[in-house]
Amino acid sequence: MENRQKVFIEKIGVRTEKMGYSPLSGRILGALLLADPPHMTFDHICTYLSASKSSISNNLNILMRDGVNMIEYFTVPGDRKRYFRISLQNWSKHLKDMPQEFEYSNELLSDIIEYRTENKLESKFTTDLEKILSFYNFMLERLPSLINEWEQQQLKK
Amino acid sequence: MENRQKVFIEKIGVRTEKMGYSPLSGRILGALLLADPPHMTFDHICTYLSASKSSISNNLNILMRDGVNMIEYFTVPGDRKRYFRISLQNWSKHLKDMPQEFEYSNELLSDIIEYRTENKLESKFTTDLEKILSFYNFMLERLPSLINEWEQQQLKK
DNA sequence: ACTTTGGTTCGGAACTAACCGAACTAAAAG
DNA sequence: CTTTTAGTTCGGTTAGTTCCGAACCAAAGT
Repeated sequence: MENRQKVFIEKIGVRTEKMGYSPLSGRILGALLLADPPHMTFDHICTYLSASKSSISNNLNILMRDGVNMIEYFTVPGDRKRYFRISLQNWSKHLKDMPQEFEYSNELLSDIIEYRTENKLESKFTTDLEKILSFYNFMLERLPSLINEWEQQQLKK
Repeated sequence: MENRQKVFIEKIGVRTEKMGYSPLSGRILGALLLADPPHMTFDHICTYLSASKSSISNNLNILMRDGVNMIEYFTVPGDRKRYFRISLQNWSKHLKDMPQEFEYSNELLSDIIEYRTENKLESKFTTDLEKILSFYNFMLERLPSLINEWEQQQLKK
């Protein structure tokens, strides 16, 4: 493997690891992002990343799991191989689902505040938490329309 | 420790772990979020979470590290103990620094696109990536003013 | 029917991270 | 100067993860 690619892929990998994936998963994503054409066979990935079939198999499946869907595969008639590629559709969807992320933090923080209020705990601190919550809520309220705005802008092009 | 709190704290912990902290760090944050008054001594945390002094020490220090600053401590004259609490100030700041997060993904994606263009790799895929990048850029552009808007709204209250 | 191909599953080795107890340090109290 | 208190550092254990090779399976080719 060429060196510039290698460095790149590791860089992508590091970023991906922070999203909670294994190093190899990250490298797979990296490889697919740099690939030309932008898809690779199972075998190709193995040799390209010099990783074992088992590891590749496991990590591909993780990346294709429900709720992850970072990659997908397609087949061509008269060819048994699978061709794996980044699922850009799901990537965009993931971005658009970003508010969902806020929703979780939001819920938890609400619960904490509720707990503190119910149990009459120190209220200055609770008030401060409420301020943070209000920020989450603000974002949660605004993000969808912001995303929508972007979509409209795209359509016009 | 009371049971409702325990469940709660674990729940907070799980969420925090996803941000890349250890379980114990998460539990410390949880404990401090529920505490009344909203601060605890070193010893208090140890017994409350039934964890060792060493672990607590390490994790407190991690949570106080530069670039993290999730918690802070204060002291009272004539008392050698430290009182630890959530640093709400830094928490808010962290939120406002959210665009920074986008910046990193953005940069990496730009690099990938640049690589693909330079090396004349399949351009349909590259174009699709550019679309995603444009979303990142859009967010990066809009988030600051959105955050600013919220701040103005807060001041008026 | 036998082989080849594409991929999965299983069991274990190597590594990593979290946590603990014990020994230690620094500073205040007596 | 001795003791106590508050917290840190060190070394080892345990738990969990990642990855590999080998065995395996299912479908297609011969």
